[in-house]
Amino acid sequence: MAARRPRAAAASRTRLLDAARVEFAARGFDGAKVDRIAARARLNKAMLYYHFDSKADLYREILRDLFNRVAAGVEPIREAHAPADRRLVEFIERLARVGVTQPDFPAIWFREMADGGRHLDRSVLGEMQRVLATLAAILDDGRREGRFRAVDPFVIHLNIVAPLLFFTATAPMRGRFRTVGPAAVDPPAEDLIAHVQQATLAAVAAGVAPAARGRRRRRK
Amino acid sequence: MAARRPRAAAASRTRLLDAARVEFAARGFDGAKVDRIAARARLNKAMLYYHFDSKADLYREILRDLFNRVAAGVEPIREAHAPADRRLVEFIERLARVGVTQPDFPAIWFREMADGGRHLDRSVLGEMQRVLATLAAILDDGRREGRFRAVDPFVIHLNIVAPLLFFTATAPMRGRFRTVGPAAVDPPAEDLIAHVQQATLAAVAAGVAPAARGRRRRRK
DNA sequence: GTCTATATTTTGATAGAC
DNA sequence: GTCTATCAAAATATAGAC
Repeated sequence: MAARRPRAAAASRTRLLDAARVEFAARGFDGAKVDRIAARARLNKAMLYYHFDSKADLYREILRDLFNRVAAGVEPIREAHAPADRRLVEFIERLARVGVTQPDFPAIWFREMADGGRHLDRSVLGEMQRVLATLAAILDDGRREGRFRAVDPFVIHLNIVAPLLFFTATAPMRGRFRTVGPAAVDPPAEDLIAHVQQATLAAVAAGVAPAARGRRRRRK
Repeated sequence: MAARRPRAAAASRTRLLDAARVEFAARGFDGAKVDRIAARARLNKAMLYYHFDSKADLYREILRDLFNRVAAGVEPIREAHAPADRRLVEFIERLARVGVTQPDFPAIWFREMADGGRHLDRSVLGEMQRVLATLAAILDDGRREGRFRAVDPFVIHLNIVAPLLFFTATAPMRGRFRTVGPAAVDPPAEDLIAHVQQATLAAVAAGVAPAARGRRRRRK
């Protein structure tokens, strides 16, 4: 009763999904080859096409799963019993852990952005929306609690997610980078995460008027 | 005397480079097709191979040029006659303008990161180093002026560059994203840039002890 | 310098046996 | 469910005429 599919088949399907995730992350949609995916799953092309309609279909399935895990990872904080600032710190903590739990996520997401979101269907967009909605809810709670000031959730979101993903995504090349000059470019992940947490708290904290420095307000 | 190559040839080469930059940005190295590049340059494959050794060679040439422009754009601020905080704001301003001046830069850079820097040769790594060195110099001056505290230049760099590039890179898909939920996700670029400037100034400002909130220090 | 025509390889996808 | 053999369509790269 448990699964509709026989055990062996399910294992093959899972192996194909795992192999494809690695391959798509490392090479991108066009760079990924179905032969390599099948080989990595210890199977062959024909099996891939037995389980999936096409290369694109397989890729979309992976996208959905990846973003679903991210959304499911942060959403519980929305309802947690804790002051908004602590939940905000936890939100960042969990997002940072995504790069560790789902090591292929950054590369796949980077490529998808560069593609202009070509493969994002409604379902994937919905998962992304869950993440942003979680942050927006925390920020809103904080404002009602008098801890936060009114801010644009998307701007805050960018300033959290972007540095974290960049840090993870540049990891493979930071070693080579260091050889060019004297500057060290490999801070421990904890330092970066702590910085993002502090900077975010400072940016949303109530009472601190957003400094009028830097860019002058746009005229219109 | 001016150029070694006849004018027409130079124009073709430039057209090929322009076309290739657009194609590589939109589709990635594997997704880009030499036929399409040639067609976009109003030429044909044979001309492409007349001017460049291979697809990879053409791509590397574009990478070099792109990063060179970025480095050249920010480096002058290093020696500018102005207090460090003003130069820091200007540094961010110019980096932000890169996405406008070089509209293909974000996508190409995103893909290159996802590739683990596969195509980055010494020359490109050197250009990247110039950008980080410029920021490091400004931060160092600020510390000597008593305006800034000691910070990790790379951490600061990540928190500047990542949000700016993410903002530019997600632009093509933000329209579709909005349709999913009620939250608006399209702040004007000026708002994001101002936020990054303010957040960065706050993060490096002297006298403000880095809040001990958020993550506890790592043990080792 | 520029083109057409073509060689060669690779790739996504399928047919059909077991 | 799994495999081998194969097709048909691209794709990179080159030959050779003008």
